[in-house]
Parts: sequence; C-alpha cells; structure tokens
Amino acid sequence: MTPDELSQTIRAALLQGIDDSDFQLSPFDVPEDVRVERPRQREHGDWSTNVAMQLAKRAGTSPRDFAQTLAERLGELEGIDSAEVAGPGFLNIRLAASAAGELARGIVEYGADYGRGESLTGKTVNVEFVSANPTGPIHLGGTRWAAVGDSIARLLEFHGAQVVREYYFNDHGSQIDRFAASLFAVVSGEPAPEDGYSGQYIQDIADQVMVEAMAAGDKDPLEMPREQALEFFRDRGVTLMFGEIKQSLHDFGVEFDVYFHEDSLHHSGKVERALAELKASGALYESDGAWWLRSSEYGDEKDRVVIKSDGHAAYIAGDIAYIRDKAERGADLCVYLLGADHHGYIARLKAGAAALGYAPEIVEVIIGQMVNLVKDGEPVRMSKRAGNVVTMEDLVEAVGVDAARYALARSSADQSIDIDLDLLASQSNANPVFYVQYAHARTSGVSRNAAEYGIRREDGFDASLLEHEWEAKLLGVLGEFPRVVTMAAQHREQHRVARYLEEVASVYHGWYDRTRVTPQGDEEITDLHRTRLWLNDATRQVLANGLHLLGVSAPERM
RNA sequence: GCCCCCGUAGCUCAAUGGAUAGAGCAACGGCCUUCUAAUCCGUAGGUUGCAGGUUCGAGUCCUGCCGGGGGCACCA
Repeated sequence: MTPDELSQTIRAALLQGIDDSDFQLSPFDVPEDVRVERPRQREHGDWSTNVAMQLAKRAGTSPRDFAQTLAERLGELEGIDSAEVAGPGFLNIRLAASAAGELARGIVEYGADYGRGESLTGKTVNVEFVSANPTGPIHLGGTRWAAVGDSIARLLEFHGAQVVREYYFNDHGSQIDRFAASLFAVVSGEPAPEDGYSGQYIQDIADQVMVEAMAAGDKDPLEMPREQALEFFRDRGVTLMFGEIKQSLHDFGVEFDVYFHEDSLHHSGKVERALAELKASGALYESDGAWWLRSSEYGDEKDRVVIKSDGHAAYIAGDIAYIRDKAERGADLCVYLLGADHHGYIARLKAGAAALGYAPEIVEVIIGQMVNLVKDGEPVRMSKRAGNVVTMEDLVEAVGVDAARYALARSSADQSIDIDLDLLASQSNANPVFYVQYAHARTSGVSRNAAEYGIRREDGFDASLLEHEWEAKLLGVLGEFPRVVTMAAQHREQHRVARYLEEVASVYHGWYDRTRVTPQGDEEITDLHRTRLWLNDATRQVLANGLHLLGVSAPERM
C-alpha cells in the first residue's frame, strides 16, 4: 500500500463514518488529500495522520475521541495492521507486512516512471537560467543556477510539463563594448580600458581571435581603423565566448533548448513593436519626456523608465519584448532563476507581463542566494574584472561533474553556500553524492550477485515475507518518493530530492547490513531471497530516478 | 533609510505549523574468511540570534530588535 493509497483509504473511512453518523461533519469538510506522514520515531508506526486534530473542532468533539473513532474503523480494514491514537490526537498506523511489501513490486513495475506526477501536464514552462553575460566564462554563481535550474526543469518535466530550457545572452549593451575593448587592448598593447575585463581568458580569447584571423587570411585587425578593429573583436570574441560557454554547459550535462540573443530582439524589431503597442494601449505613461512602467504596482519602490527621454529603449524594454516572445512561443509560465543581486527585477518583470496584458503570475522568479568561495576557512572575494573567478570548468576539473552538481543542488536556493575547492577535492568522501551513488552501486552489485546465484524475480514474490524491521523502514522511505517529488516540483526545491536520496541510501545501507538477498552456504533459494531482490531492485530504481532528477549519474560499480 | 535572503551541533547544511529538532564532516570507541568497509553500530555534541505575540501545538507564521549577505539608475 502506498502512502497515497493509504491516504485515500483514510478519506474513504472518514466519509463512511460521516455516512454512519459517527462524525458530525459534512463530506465537504474532509480534505481532498488527507495528509499522511512518516513519523520521525519508528515506534509511532509506519505512517501517521493528524486529520483528527484538523477536523475535531468542526465535528464538535475532542481530537482524541475523533481519532479513536477513526482508529476503530481503520483497524478493521484489510492491509492495516493497527491504528492507535497517540499524543494530542495523532493516529499512528501500522500496515500489514503484505500490504506494505506490495510496494516493492509496484516500484519495479513502474520503473523509471515511479514518482512521476501529472500536476503540470499540458503546461508549457519556459525555464530561463544561467543567462550569464558573454563577457567571460561561467563562474561559480552561474554554475549553481545551471545545476539548480536543470534539476528544476527535470522536476517540472517529471510532473508532466513541456519544458523549454532557455539561456538569454545579454549581447546588446555596453558591457559587450567593454569586452571588445578589453580584447583589443590586450593584443594591441594598450592599457586595459577603464571598467574593462581582465584575466587570462581575455588574453586567450584575444589570441584566438588573432590566430583565427590569420588562418582565415583576414586582414590584420591591428591594421584596421580603431572602430573597425573593435567591431572585429566584438564579433569574433563574443562568438568564441559563446562557444566556450556552451561547451562548458554541455560538459556539465546541461542542454539548453534555446540560446536567445538579446541583440536579436532589437534587430528583429520586436522591441520597437512591443514598445509601440504598450504606448498605444496606455500601459505606459509619459512623464519628464520618458515613458514609464507602473512597476510600483507590483512591489517595486518606484516606476521604471522603459523609453528614455532621448527616445532610446531602456534595458527593461528588451525584457518586456522577451516576455512577449516567450509567450508567443507557447509558454504558459515563464520561470526565471536569478541571483540575489537581481531581486529588484521581480517587480518589473511582473509589471512587464501585466503591461502586455498577461497575468503577472505567468512570470515566476526564483531568487537564489550567492555562492561564496572559501579557502582555508577564509572567504575569498571573486571578481570577474580582477580575473580571480572560479569557473564552471575549474569546479568540474576539481571535483567532477557529479560531485559539483550534487553539491550545488543539495542546498536550498534560499541559502547562500560556501564552496571550498580544496575540501571538496581532497576529502571527496565528505561529499554525500558518493554516499548516494555508492548505495546505487551496491544495489547493482546485489542484483548481479543474485543473478549469478540464479535468483530471479519472476520466480516468486511474497510481500508478507518482508517482515524485518528494516524492511518496513526501507519500504516506508521508498513510498515517500512520489510525495517528495511532488513537493519539490511544486515548490521548485530540488534540494528536497537530494536530501531524500541521502535518507534512502542510509536506510538501504542499514538494511543491507542486516539482511541478505543471496543465500549463505548451501542454503536453498526461497521466495524470501526473491522477494528481497524485488526490494533491492525497487531501491535501485528509486535511487536512479532521484539521481536522474538531479542530473547526477547512477553508477553500477564504484 | 527602504526592499529581499539568511541566522539551527565545532564546520557545511536539513526539517509540510506536529510527537524526543536531524544528517554528513570533524572528535572518540567498536564490527570485515560469507551479496562492495566509500558501508554499518555506539559515544559526545543544541536555550533553533534576542524579546514579545498568534494556537491544542512555533525552528517554521506575525511584530520589534541584533548580526551576516545582497539590492535600491532615464547603466546594461
């Protein structure tokens, strides 16, 4: 019996109780989804519900009395071993071993679909993340959003959404000019421009531009007039930078469906068109010669200029046109993952959506806190301009993709996190990803061994044999997976999956230590071995499904 | 000044308004001739920043302080 089934069973018992006048309630008082949770203390049973405490007041009785009546009804039902009232009105439920054990077979049969949900079926969700400026490699912060964003995208897909992973290249504004000037400066021997970029990668990209120019037989950029040379470096440099960024993301296991260039919004006339429309519809208002967006209506501290008094579009004009573009491409929801330094954008993005005539709710912004670099226990300030950034490539080189993605995805986005490269690299056992992956490798090893012994799942399954204390525990944890996924998908909190997997691994290791799947000595192969193999394989499936949601590999050997 | 996030074990972090606040790492002590010891078992470690409030119940919600981080352009 899965938690969902138990929840439905309790609900049915409540409705029956109302029908029999045991509870003075309307059927509408009974929640659609009766909450069933796994108690912290095992002695409190397999599952518990607080529904009696929720409903007692309305039923005009005490929580304990309500719970007692419900317990008597539940205790009669098949699959439920016992139901006891505890504390202020909790109902602690023990499942019959056979009912609990059925889950093992169910999970194996669901396979990669175990845990899948339907809450977003039919929705197209645009998830924009990373979107780092193409003026340098992706640094630690962007790397975090790559791990988190891809995982959230996977969660949304697992709940039925059609997800578009999107990366927005800010390749339009003045920072690109500074980037080009920095490239030009480093090869021409000029001093780096004010507010320019420095670091080895600038040298590397500039050199590469030169080498490619020579190889292609282009005119020597250093012989060009300055304006032309800058344009040359801008064009080639940005292309090279894009290439590097895309390669890094690919190596990180993140594949974007759309790389969107801000420049294209302007060149295609989409910005101009959107602005004309907003002016015409009265969504903007004119003041001091500029056109303003009513962002203060959405929590901004003041309204924002969209068209400057010189007639040029302000930066957020691009954002607005971009929302329109996403919606026209079919997005029902536009999710943005932004760093904490962009939290002021929430209001203007929502206001932008509203100005276009959409519900502001189609814009959903997830604000993630910063990643701090720590060395020897001391925080290290990173600065792109100073060139001492730790990049995605650096991180992957130091700890590998799996450890990097896991370390970045296992914390809540609300939490700023510290990354100590030396710690992650030197004491890689400190990284829980190995704990989880090892559990998966173990399940795989057990399956291999079982096959060698000739134990085959299809030869037998008897759920009632899963009587060991740790079997009940393991089944309980495995049963929670769908709810964890639902919670994670709804709240866009991928870290719940990671934490959950650590628990699965822990309980699996405990079970492994105390029971055996394969026979010892000349012990005969029985249904117990076969049934345990089902449980082992069910665990492997849950670990694999969960790791997949995090974009982390599930190795069969370690 | 205003806005956002955070403050939980020595460290890094969990915890749907629920029962005795949990993991990992670090520390100490135990288990390998039997499916992988990257495992397992045990010990120690806490006034959940402070003070009020809401209620059957608060780490979680509300208010005010304190501390840390970030943001507050007709820049992009």
